[in-house]
Amino acid sequence: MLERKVKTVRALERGLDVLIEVQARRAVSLHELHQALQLPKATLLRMLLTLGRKGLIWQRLADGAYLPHLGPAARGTGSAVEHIAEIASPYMKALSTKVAWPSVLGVPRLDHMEILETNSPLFRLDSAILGPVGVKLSYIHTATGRAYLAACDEQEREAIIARLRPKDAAPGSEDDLRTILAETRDRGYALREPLHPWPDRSKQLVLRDGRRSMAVAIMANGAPIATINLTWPAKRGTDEAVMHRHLEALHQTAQAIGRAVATQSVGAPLAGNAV
Amino acid sequence: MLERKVKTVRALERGLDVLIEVQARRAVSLHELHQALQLPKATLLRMLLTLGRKGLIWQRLADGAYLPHLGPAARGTGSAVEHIAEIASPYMKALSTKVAWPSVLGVPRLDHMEILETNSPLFRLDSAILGPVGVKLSYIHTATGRAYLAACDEQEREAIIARLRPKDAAPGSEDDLRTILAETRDRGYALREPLHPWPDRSKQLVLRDGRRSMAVAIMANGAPIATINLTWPAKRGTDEAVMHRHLEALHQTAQAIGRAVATQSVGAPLAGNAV
DNA sequence: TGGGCGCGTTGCATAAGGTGAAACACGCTG
DNA sequence: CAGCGTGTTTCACCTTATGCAACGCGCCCA
Repeated sequence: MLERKVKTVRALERGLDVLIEVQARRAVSLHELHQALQLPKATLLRMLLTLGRKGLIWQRLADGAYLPHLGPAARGTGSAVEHIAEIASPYMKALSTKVAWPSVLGVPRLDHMEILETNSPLFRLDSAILGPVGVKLSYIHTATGRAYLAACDEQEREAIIARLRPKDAAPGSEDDLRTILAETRDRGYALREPLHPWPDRSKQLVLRDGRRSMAVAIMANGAPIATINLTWPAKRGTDEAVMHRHLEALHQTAQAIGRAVATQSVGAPLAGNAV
Repeated sequence: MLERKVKTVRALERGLDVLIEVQARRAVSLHELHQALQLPKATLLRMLLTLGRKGLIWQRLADGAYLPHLGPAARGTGSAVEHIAEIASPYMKALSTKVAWPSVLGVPRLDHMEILETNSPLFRLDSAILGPVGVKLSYIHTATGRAYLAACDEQEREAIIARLRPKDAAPGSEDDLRTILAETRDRGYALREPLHPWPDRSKQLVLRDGRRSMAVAIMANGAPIATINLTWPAKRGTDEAVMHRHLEALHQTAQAIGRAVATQSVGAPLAGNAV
């Protein structure tokens, strides 16, 4: 592979440097690439666009970071799990054009839900800022967490609840939680309300941020693998109107993502209008 | 990932097409790429050189085919096994400059050794043509096969012998085989000689092709993973001289490949003078 | 509140360098 | 030996990659 007498293609060479750099760091901003590779940002931008078009990298909505596309490679640890953000991203972008409020994509962890992606940067409103990627959400006090708990199978739910149960849990409080989840299941979507007494991560923050939120689970092959929510300021009393206006879009988005994950098909929505 | 207002980099775009094409087909010739992508061969050549320099593809000595570099990806089925050819290739190239005769890299299969790579195309001589990639070699009648049988552990050896044993095996013939292998082990390298009575794939061909051959096992982490041989015309009676002149180079090459495989370091020999 | 800074984005003039036709080299086949 | 198919090299043209410069925007700090 060391043929002489023939020049290399500089544009390709530098483009590959970018690809390799993106793959090396798992997520990287334009500026980081700029100072790592010493290339003008304008040039990088066009290279990144090209790499993206070829499906080798994708850009996270949440923070604009560039991430490598995980080929059929990552069979190791829950391939699909790591793909979810990539698959969901374009659907969430589409959703942002139909609904006036931002969404968050969350996946379950041991004792919390973790934010993998959000379209909130696409909204101009200051109030739209939701937590960045990596933020941990309470299973108990957020719509996102409740949507997952309500959708997962009994065994998993019991395990999670057991992890969160305070030593001094008030009698009957656990039954309250189960009731809330049962209602959520019946209703088909999750809310922050009603309140629940157990302490859990940043409970106070959630209760005071003056927002309302609804969430649904993303199902793939019969099991919930993630959740997607919608958050809006609690100012108006027209909550019911807001909710029912957007609930269907949210559901459809969740279903579309679930189908895409199950099919492992990435990028499909780029072509046609997904959702 | 669908930014507008910015053009894509054509050179990168087309280069990536080449990369993707090489990855899609597992091995591809220049001509195939030419008619698949409709690009001039001159252009392809420079792109392939660039991709190779970046470690994304490599060129097999045996047939000049371009193969994708298997990143940390292929953890699935014996990653190292599939890497061997790629890792060994540069060492075999180096060997071809030191020794006047071609070599073959073989790996064990159920009932035969398979050729993964050969440097024979680097030799001008017509007589140098060894089998192409994929050819199946007898465990019993080739130096390559005997080198592996002699080096592998007893359990594996028994299993292979059991597979090859003819129903009407002459009494004592199996003992003869074991004696041959024991001698091979003591000697440190394998030969085609002495003959052995069992029939096995293309036995007659091997016996009549007027060549001599010696082989050694490539060891990684204490176990043989492949073999490398040296083949030359049997014309001269100076066989002993030929052998002893090149035996050390063959051994060193085998050791270097074994070390490289164990370290999973690809491409190292490209820089310095390996072996 | 407003000014400044950091980061991403866009436009554009310039020449760097990607491109492919053509010619060459080589082996294989008929 | 001629002719074909394949890989390789060369080179002059002009597409196109490039990076400077300017802009927009959000964020931080005074």
